[in-house]
Amino acid sequence: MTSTFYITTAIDYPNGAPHVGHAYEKIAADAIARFRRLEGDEVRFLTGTDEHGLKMMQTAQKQGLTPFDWATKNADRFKEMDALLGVSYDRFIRTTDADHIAACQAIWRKMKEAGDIYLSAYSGWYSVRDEAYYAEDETTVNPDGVRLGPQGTPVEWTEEKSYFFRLSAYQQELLDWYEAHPDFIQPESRRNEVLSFVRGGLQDLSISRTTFSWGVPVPEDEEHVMYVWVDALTNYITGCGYPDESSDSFRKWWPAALHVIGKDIIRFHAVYWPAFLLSAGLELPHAIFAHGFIHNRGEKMSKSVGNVVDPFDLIRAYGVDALRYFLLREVPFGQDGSYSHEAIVARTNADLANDLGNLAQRSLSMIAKNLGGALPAPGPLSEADAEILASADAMHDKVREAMQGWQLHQAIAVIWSVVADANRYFAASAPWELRKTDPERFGTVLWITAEVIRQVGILAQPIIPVSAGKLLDLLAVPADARSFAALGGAGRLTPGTALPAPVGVFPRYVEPEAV
RNA sequence: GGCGGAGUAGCUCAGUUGGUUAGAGCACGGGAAUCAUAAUCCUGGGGUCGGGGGUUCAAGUCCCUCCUCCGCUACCA
Repeated sequence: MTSTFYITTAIDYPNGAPHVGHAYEKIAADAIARFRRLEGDEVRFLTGTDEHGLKMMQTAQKQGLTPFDWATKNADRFKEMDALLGVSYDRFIRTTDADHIAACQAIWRKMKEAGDIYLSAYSGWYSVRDEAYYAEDETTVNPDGVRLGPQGTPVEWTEEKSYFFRLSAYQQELLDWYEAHPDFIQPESRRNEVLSFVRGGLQDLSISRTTFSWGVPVPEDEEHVMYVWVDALTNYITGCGYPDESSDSFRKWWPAALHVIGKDIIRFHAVYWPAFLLSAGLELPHAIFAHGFIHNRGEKMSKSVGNVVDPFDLIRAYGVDALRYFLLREVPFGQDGSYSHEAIVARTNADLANDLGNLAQRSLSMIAKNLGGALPAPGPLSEADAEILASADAMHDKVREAMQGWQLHQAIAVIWSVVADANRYFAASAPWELRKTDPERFGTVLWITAEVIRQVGILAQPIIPVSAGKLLDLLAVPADARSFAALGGAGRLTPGTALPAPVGVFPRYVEPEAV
């Protein structure tokens, strides 16, 4: 029985080139998507860009481009990054897509029909840079007489008509929902934050603007465009067929299984979005997971500090899989993590090149050199053989358990602890001596080792898809025997199978010659 | 100010409902091996578990208090 699994990333604001934070979120979501596919689920994976708003318009102007052309230019960069990272999305949605415009207007109408949208006026100190209003006492006047917002950006007094969403009406309903669905917001610490925020009372939300036109027109009132919330969040349902709620696609995929987002936008996803959906009479997603940020040597990355890391550079320097492995293994999913050159080199050399890569190389080259490249047949299993095989067979359940709570780093730790066991097993078995003294034991140890590597390779596919694939190639595992269904006893390596000549799959990172 | 989280080996962290000499990985020292991507294996050193007080036969694990850091949130004279 297969089930469906609809996963989304946040959509990125393409007002510039992607940075490593964007890459991190895609990699994590991709690993989860791949994991579920290999588990046998039918998966839909959505990512994309959020292209409207004043800032896009202004930057485009400076570039002498239309907002759409500017957005396209950057969206292409994001797609390029996704391609290099191996992000296996099913659709790259852009909020300028025609079906998305229609979806936004449809959900708007639903919320309006529900009596949750009303016209009022908004006034206050507005910061163009922050795209936010501030209360007077949040602002300060600097020595030059310029009034600044709390972020230090200039603000100006602005009054505009705005449509409001009756968020205040949903406080209790949301609290009830959180209560009934303890896993709705994760990790736990974010859930607590959201709970305390909602308990503190909700104010109605301004959801339209008249000060700029680069956005989705409000139905029946084209003076307004929708403000970011309705526009951006709605992408998750556009991406599976909304507004046609009776379509096969929508019925199949909605509600989403998981929204993967950054911790900075938890409120929009855990408060506003469910309220919109309740208002529109739609089901709520099953879970929202807020990941942390990647810091540069412990320092927050920011343009002004100039320590923003370019994902394209990282891919060039270390390779996609090393980058993916490092971020997913080293950063506990849900917490902030730190990136540094030393850390990625140390981690990937130790785990990938030394532990797994070298194990594969030493065992497979023994098969190549001594057994003519044909997989040996195992004889009677010793206690040590049975033990390491049992550890390998037990990985799937443990990995699945870790993934239940989206604990990617734990899942990886499970796999690599078996790799460490396999190295101990291999050294203790000393096949380089058995070769001369006991050919049957020699073959058994090599078969066992190869079988462990097979299962490691299969389970590592979501994390390091390219190199895990190469590893399985070296074991001549056919394409249709690489899903998790082939783990354990179901897919044992067949003795006698001819293996290709072994090649290194995980190169060590060696520092370029210092000049 | 309120709420929440964190402070354990040089670094990153695990430590179940309190119970034998506090663990792992990486790093470092010593040894073994030489099949392998100078990779692997064994072994050692190293921690007053943020400070102080308390409960208990027994506390990293519970209570109080203080210090530091982080997140969310609210703001006064």
